[in-house]
Order: sequence, then C-alpha cells, then structure tokens
Amino acid sequence: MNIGQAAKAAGVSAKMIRHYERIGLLPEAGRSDAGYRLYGTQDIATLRFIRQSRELGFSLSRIGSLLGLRDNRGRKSCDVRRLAEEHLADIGRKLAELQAMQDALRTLVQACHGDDAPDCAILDGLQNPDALPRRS
Amino acid sequence: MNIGQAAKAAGVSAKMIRHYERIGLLPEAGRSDAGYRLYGTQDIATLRFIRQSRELGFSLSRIGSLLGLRDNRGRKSCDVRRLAEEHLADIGRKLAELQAMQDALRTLVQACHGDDAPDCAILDGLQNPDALPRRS
DNA sequence: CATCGGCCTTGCCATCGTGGCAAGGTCAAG
DNA sequence: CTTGACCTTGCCACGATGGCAAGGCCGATG
Repeated sequence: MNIGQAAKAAGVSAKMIRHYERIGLLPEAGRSDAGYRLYGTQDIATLRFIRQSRELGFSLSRIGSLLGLRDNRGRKSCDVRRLAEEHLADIGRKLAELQAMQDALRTLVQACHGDDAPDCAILDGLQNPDALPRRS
Repeated sequence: MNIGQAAKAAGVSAKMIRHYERIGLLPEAGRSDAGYRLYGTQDIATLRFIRQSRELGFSLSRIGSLLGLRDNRGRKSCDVRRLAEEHLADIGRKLAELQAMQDALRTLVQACHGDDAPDCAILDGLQNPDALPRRS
C-alpha cells in the first residue's frame, strides 16, 4: 500500500502521514525499491486511531501518549483515563471561555440597534468595557 | 509615552503593539529622537479597543474591520452588528464542535473502568469508532 | 565621567496542525 | 516514448503569541 492509498483508507492526508512519521507518532514506514513508503493493515489501524483521536480534539503529543499505552500490554486503564480526563478538562476550559465570549457578545449585539445610524452599542462596549453592557 | 508604558496602560504586551502596527491595525507610531515609539491617549484607546475585542475572541483581521467602522463617522451600526454576528456564528460553530467532543469523550470515559487492568473502553473507542460507545 | 540596570530597537525562531507549491523521481498505461 | 498520476523532499504560509539575541538609549548612582 502506498501512501495515497493508506491516506484514503484511513481518512488522513498523505501530508499528515509524513508529518506523523517525522514527529514520531508513526514508526518509520518501510520503503519500496523506489523509496515509496509502504503501509500495512496495522499502520492503517494506527492512522485511524490517530484520526479518531484528532476528531475528539486530542493534541498530537497526547495522541503519542495514547499510542504508547495502546501498544503497552501492561498498561493500566486508569492511565488512559487520566489522559482523557486531562483532555476533558482542557475542553471544559475552552468551552467556558467561548461561552463567556458568546454571552458578552450576545449582550452587546442585543444592545445594538443595527440600523443605518452610526451609534453602536457594540463599538461603545468594545471601547469602554464594563461601562454600557449591564446584562442584568 | 513609550511603548512599555502604553503596553501597561492598555493591558497589551509591547511585542503585540509592534505586531499590531506592522500588520496595519495601529497607525505607525511617532518616534522620539532616539527612534522610540511614542503614544498618546488616542493610541491607548485604540489599544484598549483591540484588547477588548481580542478578549471577545475577534480575529485581528476582523478587529481591523471594526476599527475601520469605529473611525468612520458615516458608518451604519448594522454593519458593525453584522461583523459581530459573523463572529457569533464562528463561536457557535466552535462551541458545537467542542461540545460534540466533550459528549463523545465523556461517554468513553464513563465506559472505562479506570483501574489497574489493561482493558480500556477509551482505547477501544479510539481504535474502532462507532463500535463500542452506544450512549443511548 | 564611567558604569549599570532597565528600557527600547530589529529580527529570527517556536508553537500547533494543516495546506500549498516547487522540483524532481517513478510507474503504469497508451 | 510520452503522458498523467503518483511519490519524494523541502520550504513557506496561516494566527496570535512568546522567547531570545544583539545592539542602542537613558537615567541614576558611584
């Protein structure tokens, strides 16, 4: 299997496969006589694992840890779980941040007439925070 | 006012002030004889505007548009509002994405024993998506 | 006056994950 | 043999921010 077929099979770009290899997420692929990378079903499984982890938002470095655990028969599932919970905590922080932004911005937008006049509560709020928007 | 004082006054790093200037968010600052950038109250106001916009998650390029409207007396507040609503839409998309990740990951974490044994629903779910975690 | 600490300047590199482009080699089909 | 699709490596870009380095400037102190 060449890199293009592996990419299609795993749902990852060929570019990213090379990247994962270079940063050590994937073992160095075998090569054909011409120097083409060659992949087998085990590699596809790993690529799918990476893709799925990325879709859940894991960073590549944490995916590296996950792969290490996956390939360690003596692993403890609590170690995997701890990684997942750290990531959940990250997600929670980002969610809270985004929701705070959403709240504040919605308040400003609601206070803006949104007509042809130049007066704008949004601009006022950005210029002078905590002044106008008391969203009681 | 030198850049360090301006930075402190506006709550932005000096580095970022230079960056904003280079990408055109800020007009080129005046210079002292020695070549130091000099700032006045209007600049501080602009820097605060940028900071507040950043805290609401606006991208620097959208902040450029906001500043353009702020400085355009003939602006229509609906234009400002449209920018804000585009950003709100971005936020909403990111929130949905993060929440989907959170949901999926929580389901996996709940299915994981988290003990000293190697069996792990999280690893299984990452390897074989849509297989195990039926979170009915 | 010399010096020292703190501030300023510019410029480059790093992050993180991904895409794009270029120049060149390979392979299979026509 | 040519053509097109694929592969190779390597560099540059994004966005926003930080870090570091080498050098200039300024004010205070000895």
